[in-house]
This record gives sequence, structure tokens and C-alpha cells, in this order.
Amino acid sequence: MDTLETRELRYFVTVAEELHFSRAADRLGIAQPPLSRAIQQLERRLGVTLLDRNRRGVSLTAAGQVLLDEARVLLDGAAAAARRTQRAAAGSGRLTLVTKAGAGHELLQTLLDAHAGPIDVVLCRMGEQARMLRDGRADVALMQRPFDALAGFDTEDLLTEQQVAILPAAHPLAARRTLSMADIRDVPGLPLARWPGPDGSYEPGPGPEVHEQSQLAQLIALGHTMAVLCASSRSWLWSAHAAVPLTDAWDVTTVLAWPAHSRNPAVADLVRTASTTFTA
Amino acid sequence: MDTLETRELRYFVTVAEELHFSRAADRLGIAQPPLSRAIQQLERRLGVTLLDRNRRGVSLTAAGQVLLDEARVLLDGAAAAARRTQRAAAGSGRLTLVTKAGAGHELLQTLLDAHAGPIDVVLCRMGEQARMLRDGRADVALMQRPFDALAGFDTEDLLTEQQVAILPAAHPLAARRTLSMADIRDVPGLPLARWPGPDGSYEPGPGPEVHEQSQLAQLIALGHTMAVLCASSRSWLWSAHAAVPLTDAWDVTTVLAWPAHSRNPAVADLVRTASTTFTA
DNA sequence: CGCTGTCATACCGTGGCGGTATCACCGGAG
DNA sequence: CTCCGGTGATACCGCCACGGTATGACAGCG
Repeated sequence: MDTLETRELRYFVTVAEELHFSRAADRLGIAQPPLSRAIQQLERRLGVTLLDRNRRGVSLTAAGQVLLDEARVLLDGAAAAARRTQRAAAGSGRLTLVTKAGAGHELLQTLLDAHAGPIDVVLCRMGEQARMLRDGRADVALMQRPFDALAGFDTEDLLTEQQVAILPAAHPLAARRTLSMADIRDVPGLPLARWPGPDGSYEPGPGPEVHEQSQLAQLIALGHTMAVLCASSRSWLWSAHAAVPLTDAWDVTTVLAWPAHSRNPAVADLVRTASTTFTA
Repeated sequence: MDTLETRELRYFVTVAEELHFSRAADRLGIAQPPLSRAIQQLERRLGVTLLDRNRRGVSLTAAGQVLLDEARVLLDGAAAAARRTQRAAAGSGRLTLVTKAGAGHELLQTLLDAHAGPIDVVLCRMGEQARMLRDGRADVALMQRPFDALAGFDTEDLLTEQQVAILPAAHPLAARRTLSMADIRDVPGLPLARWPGPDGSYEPGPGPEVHEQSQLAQLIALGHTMAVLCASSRSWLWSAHAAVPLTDAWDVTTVLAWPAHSRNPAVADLVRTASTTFTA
């Protein structure tokens, strides 16, 4: 009675996105009638109306919206499963770790030194780690709580640290011993840089949009922006930068993250190594 | 090049479980030759050898083991998606919350009072919540950290409490004001009750195996066992029971949990209600 | 009242799935 | 060594289901 076929899910997602059978069929590379039939068959099998075909267009029912969300997750999962299987066949026993370029450099070094097996390290842009874990291109990631979206992952805490404000060295605030969040909010001519959110888009605001550490470093050195980062970011500062501790910012915990259902023995091994290395 | 069909995954999982094509075909209700062909086709499509067909049986390659894990998750996910869609169509806007029978009774009452919409409450046996969330029979669950396996779920902390030892009132230890874990480990004639683990099996040990609060209550009243539970369990104690605070046991946090990718608006609503109710 | 654009229906051909029969291969019993 | 039982692979065939084309039903619109 159930058994959703991935072909049907692919078809349904496309129709739900286009809200138009002909365009969806076009995107799928098939004709419209078989698509209509496939959706009808899916609805009949589930015993649920997924789409309202009114005059003036197609719209999702509540159940259709639920299935759309579920189907997207399933299709992504299927693609990820294929990739993970292929990676497992190719690099037997190798592990791919993904981290933001420049973040937690010493920590990563320590981790790699402590771990016995071979690890491929992939550096990615901010917030890309989750996607790479989810789509099967990586096995584990270094991520930061509370910044990164950790939903759907298992995690092991590695290191908790305070945050610091990174400023142009020439700016008056750079001389302070400590700062509070209130001090750095709305500094004239020195807006906070903006990172992409979980969906890759930016919140509106006055600061420049950045997605790489090097971008940020340059913009700060030029005196165009400032940023709030964890204390270990000091390792990549330039002489034109200054780091001032923040007294009232949230602590940042760097965590090792992996897909919740992963039973990859190499991942388990790395996690064990990490937990003994960093809790001791 | 990818696009794993669920039919193929179903076939592969069965073969991987049986490690025997004919038996697997039998379980699937098809003949052996089409099954062999389907697996070959899957291997060709992925470009990966999933099974070693040696004389003396079939065995999984490393890549095959990876795909087996992934495929199980995907198939479970597909079944869950179907159920969630059907539930969404049937009880429009209703929410199903699952909790252990007897656990966190007052907390649940408070939550239900605070929430506006209709909620179906399902009581289940210990550790069943995760399964019901995963397979789509429930939308949200009350679970306890660190007892329950929360991997793959999003959670919102509701209440943290100390643990207490629940003893037969007649036992000498019941007179104590407080106890430590050392005091109650290896008490002659009063072993700790054992719960099922995440996989439903029991660790070996001297105490009786229990999976329901009522079972436990009776066994304690009879003087056959004792248990360590969170402080709010006091609400269901009998007169034949005594609760003694434990000084050095882990705190227990009751959390609201839901599938990580859920975008069910009713769930989001309940979570918002819960977080304002319990953090204020 | 046609014209256009939508999704549904009718019908048809083909490819893929599943079935049966058989092969190739190996281990074990004699 | 030979035969037998049992394995998975191969060969071949029939049928269903998927996809294509043609057309229908129906609403909006000039």
C-alpha cells in the first residue's frame, strides 16, 4: 500500500515546484500525459489528494506540502546514498573531513595528528559543511555551535571558546582591553560583516556580505568592516588587525559532526579519538 | 548516473540481509533470476561491486555495507513519508505527541494547557518514541536526555531535574535523606531494574527487565528491585514506595523532539509555545 | 463564439520486469 | 573420479506499465 517509488517522488516534486504539469513534464523530459497519470497513480496509491487542480492553476494541498518536504529529503538522501557508496568503493577506509577555510586551524591540526587513519581534508565556504555532509560528499565536518545548523547530525563537542571582535588595528576601539556587544553594535563607519544564513541568503543590514575568511580579513584590514569570531581566529590575523575579547557574547563550541545514522567505522574511530583527545 | 530506485534498494536490502539470492527472492515474492539481474543492474549503474559472490556464499563488500545502512534509512524514510502524508490528509492540523507512559505527567499537562491546537497524545513503552517519530506515526515526542537516543532529531529543552532512587518503602535505605550512586549499586537482594537499550535489547545484569512504568512500580512495591528515575516520577509513587534524592547522579533533561527536517507548522507552533512556557 | 491554454482521457508501441528453463561451477558423498 | 545437490548467472519469452501522440473537456478572454 505504500512503497513510494523514487521516480514518482521526482515527478511529484517537480510538479509541486512548477505548479504546472506541462512545464514540469518539460523539465522532466517527458510528455505531460504520462506525468498526469503518474501523479494520479501516486494519489490513488496513498489514498490522498496531493494537488488541487482548480481552474486558474494547480496548488498544493496540506498533505501535498507534507509530501513535498518529505520527498525532497528522500531524494537528497538517495543521491547522498549513491555518492557515499561510490566513495566507499573508491577510497577504501579513507575519510573526508570538511571544515570552513581558516576556522579552528590548530584544533584541526591536533585532531589530524591524533588520528591514525588517512583523512582527506576539504575546505569549504561558510555554511557549506552541512550540505556536504548531507549530500554524501563528506563523512565528518567541523562545525560551530550555535552558528551552524546541526539538525540531523550527531555531534561531539571539542572545544568551547569566547568570542573576540576583530577590528582594524587603527580603529580607536582596537585599543580597548575588552568590549561588549553594545559597544560594537552600530559603530559609525564600521558595520558588522554579514555571513550567509543556513539557506545561503543574507540578512539585510549595512555590513558587507562575506563568505570566506580571506574576504573578511581584507575588508577588516581596509577598515571597511569588523566581525565577531571565536578566539582561535587570532591565528590568522594580520598585523593590520586587532582582536579584543567580548565580555557578553555567546561562547562558541567547535564540534565534530556526522550524519546521524552513520555507522561508518572510520567515523566512529575518529570520533573516539577526538573525544579522548579533547576531553582529556 | 545515480537515481536509486526504491525497488532496487528493497531488493538489495533483502539480499544483503539473507546473503542468499534464492531465499531473498523467496522473501520478496519473485523468482531468483530477476533478482540477480536487478542487483547486477544496480551495481552497474553505481559502478560499484556491492556483493562478493564467492563459492560458499555471498558476502557484502565495504561499499555494500555502506549502501545497506543508507538503504535501510531511505526505505524507512519512504515508509514514514507515506504515513506522514496520509496523517496530514486525515487529521488536518492535528498533532500527534508521543511520550512514555507515566513520564513527565505534570509537564505534559502544562504543555497541553498552554497549546491552543488539538493534540492526540499517544503513550508508548520506553524507547518507543524514537521509532514512532522516525516511522511517521507521531509528529513530536517527549524524550529524556541522556537516556533516549536523540540522533537525527531536533530538540527543545523543557525541564532539567535531579534523579531520585525509587525504593521499597520498607527497605533500610529508604530512611536515608540522600543517597549516592555508590550506595545503591550492588545492594544485596535489591538489584537495579534494567530498561531496554535503543535497539530494544537488554544489557545483562541481575535486575529484572522492565519496559513499562506500571511493571516497575509493582516490582519495586514487591521489594524485588529499585530504580533511578527523574524527580518528577514522584507523582506516580505508591505508598509502598520511597523516593530518595541522589547526590551524584546525572541530571535528566526532558526535551521536546521532532524529526530534524520537519517543517510541519503545527509542530513549529507547539515548539514555540513550549519554549516560551518553560523558559519563562 | 472561437481561440488559447490547461489538465484529463484514449489509444498504441516498446522496453523493462518477471517467469521458466537451463547453464556453469563448486563442494561433498560414494 | 563421478555423480548429485545447490548456488548464482544466462537465455529466452510474455506481459504489463511507462511513455508518446492525438484528442477531449473546460475555463478565461478578446
